[in-house]
Amino acid sequence: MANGTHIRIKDIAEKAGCSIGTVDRVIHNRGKVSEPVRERILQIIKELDYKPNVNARVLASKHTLILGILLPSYKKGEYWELPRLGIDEAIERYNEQGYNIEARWFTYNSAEKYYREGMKMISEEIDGIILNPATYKESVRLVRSFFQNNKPFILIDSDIHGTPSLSFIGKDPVQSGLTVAKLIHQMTRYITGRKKVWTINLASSPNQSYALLAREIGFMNYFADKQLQENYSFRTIDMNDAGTQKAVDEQIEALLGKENPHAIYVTGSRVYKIAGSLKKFRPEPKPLLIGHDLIPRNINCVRDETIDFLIEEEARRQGYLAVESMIRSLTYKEAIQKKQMMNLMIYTRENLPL
Amino acid sequence: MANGTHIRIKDIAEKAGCSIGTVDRVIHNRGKVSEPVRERILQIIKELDYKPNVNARVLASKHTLILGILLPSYKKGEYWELPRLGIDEAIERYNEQGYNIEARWFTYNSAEKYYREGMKMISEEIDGIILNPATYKESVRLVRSFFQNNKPFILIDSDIHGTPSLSFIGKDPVQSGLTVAKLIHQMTRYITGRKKVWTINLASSPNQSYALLAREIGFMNYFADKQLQENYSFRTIDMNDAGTQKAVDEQIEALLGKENPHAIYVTGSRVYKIAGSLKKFRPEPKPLLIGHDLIPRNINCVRDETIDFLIEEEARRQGYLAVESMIRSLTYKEAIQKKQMMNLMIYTRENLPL
DNA sequence: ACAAATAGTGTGTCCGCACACACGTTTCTT
DNA sequence: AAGAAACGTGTGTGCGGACACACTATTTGT
Repeated sequence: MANGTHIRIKDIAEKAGCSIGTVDRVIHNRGKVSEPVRERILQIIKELDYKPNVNARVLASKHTLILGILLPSYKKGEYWELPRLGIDEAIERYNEQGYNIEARWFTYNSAEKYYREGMKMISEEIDGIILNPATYKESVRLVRSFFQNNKPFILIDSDIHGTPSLSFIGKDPVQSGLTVAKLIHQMTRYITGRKKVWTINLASSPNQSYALLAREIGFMNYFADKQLQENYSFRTIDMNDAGTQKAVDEQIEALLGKENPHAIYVTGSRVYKIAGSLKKFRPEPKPLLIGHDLIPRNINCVRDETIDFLIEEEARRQGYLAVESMIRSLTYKEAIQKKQMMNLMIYTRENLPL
Repeated sequence: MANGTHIRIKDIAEKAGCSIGTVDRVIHNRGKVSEPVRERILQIIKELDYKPNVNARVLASKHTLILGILLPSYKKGEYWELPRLGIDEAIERYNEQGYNIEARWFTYNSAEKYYREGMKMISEEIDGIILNPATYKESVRLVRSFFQNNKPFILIDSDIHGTPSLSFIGKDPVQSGLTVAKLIHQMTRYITGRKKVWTINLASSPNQSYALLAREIGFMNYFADKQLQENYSFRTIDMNDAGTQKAVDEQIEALLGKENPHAIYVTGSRVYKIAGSLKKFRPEPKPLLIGHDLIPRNINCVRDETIDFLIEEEARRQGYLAVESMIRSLTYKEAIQKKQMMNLMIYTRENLPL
């Protein structure tokens, strides 16, 4: 299509008065091009808004892209399975189309392992890294190493502000909290007298705590902004290490002895445990129960209406987009949006997917 | 990758003891192949599960895919702009990647024009059709013609059940109604006495009426299912032809004279008009206002909280997926999912995108 | 019976790009 | 000063498939 809309390497070469080989070298940073020529070619590329033909590129290249993925370990049905599904889907789809993508997985369940596994990736021949930044201190050290070793990386789910990543893909947790607050506010609007609201923090993986806190902040912030504190009585419950259902039950039972809340907000994905307790003790009237993430156990509770609303941040899509962005960046040298914010979805029984 | 996993035309030719030209003819049904050879090649293709390399195929083919798009006409900021944006985005993105996709637009504002424009598409050299089925009768006649003239088509936004389309992309309107009902139910839960709820039908394009009705049915169905009718007093208001804001204002004012509702559900995308009236008359307490679709004027009303919730059915994504599905079907002969149901999104001020 | 049409098959070029390699020119070495 | 290395540039091949064309063997028409 020399006459058409598409510009080819050949067109650039002609315009620059050099051969396609030289243009190729510039595009791939293979060096061995004199500075003035290089500049001119880059200029022309920009001017003509050259976009390489992906099909030709993939067809000609026999290189296998290796992605390093650093995420928390998980059991089936837990939150981190969702991003993983998205990642797998993206890789499969691109490979189907003739690409050669390969994933190397690194998982952790502690801050130390997080750092250790992260450092491993540097020595391996990995083209790009997708990670969830667990703890702040370790993340800073890791990111520094990635940067110095010229490994591009993408953060998903939580951000580390100001980091030299290709992109951050996720959502502002404060906004999540605000949204939940709005729902609770609206639904308790016609209650006369003081409305009793519980906030329960039920942490699971080591890095969640930050997100949970940020959500709580957003949640509080809503009521503060609207000067509604007087109409509400808030109680925050930290159950960070209450692993078993029984332990949760006991705490909930004790609390229900004191008061029956109108609404309960669980800041993490383990709402189903609270739902389990409520099913046992059946307080009347049933408190409104809101939590996060579309994991199977939560979905079941939404189905039977023990959980009223779930907020979700497109966890699966986060994984998909991370892979896609990395591929586009690596093979296309395309600039990636620095922040890709997910939609905040509100789910209830009537609009569950499937 | 003769030794790799991927099978090429060449591999098939070798196994069949013929040339790649012959294999090519079989694959493309270009004829001029003896029956026994043809059979053998088909057999081998199946046996080896041959999947053409998409990149090579797109690269070599200079064919331009022409898509016919049949949608209601619209003004800027109206609902149908959203699917259009998705369609444009998909085409642009695929063209960027080396495809040659071209869209031919056909629009209508009446049932007659809908049919007329639809029939036009048959005589033009269009490879595939994307349409929103406006009215039932005309749709049936159109679909019949598409079928007989071997034009594949995809339905978006509303379905015509049992139609021989490649795919339907959209959402069940009944479910939308259910979801709205759930929201209203929850938010009026603590009101003592009978809760007054209005349902307003404000139709815009000729074909919307079906969807609006289905939403209303879903809405009613929720309350019927839960046997809540006694707690509510419902009022349905049809404003199908009230075009101007002033006409709407007058009707709303008259109604507000009779009663102040607790909640108002507008079944279409023109909630902003009702919001406009409410802003003028400021009934106290402010009724809960819920409607559909993330169009700019509605978004503004959500921002200033005159609209409390918007339900949206990923209108933009519908357009995107329609194009993508059509391309995949036409160029890869890939089977497309018969029904692609969108997520039902609930938006409120705190979780608006952007 | 012989030219013309046709069915059946193989070959070659091109799509846009990646990458190995060849080649000519400087600039270092020692 | 002559060879080696480094630099800068151009050429050629191949990725897998689409499609035009060439060619042969057979059938058809008159």
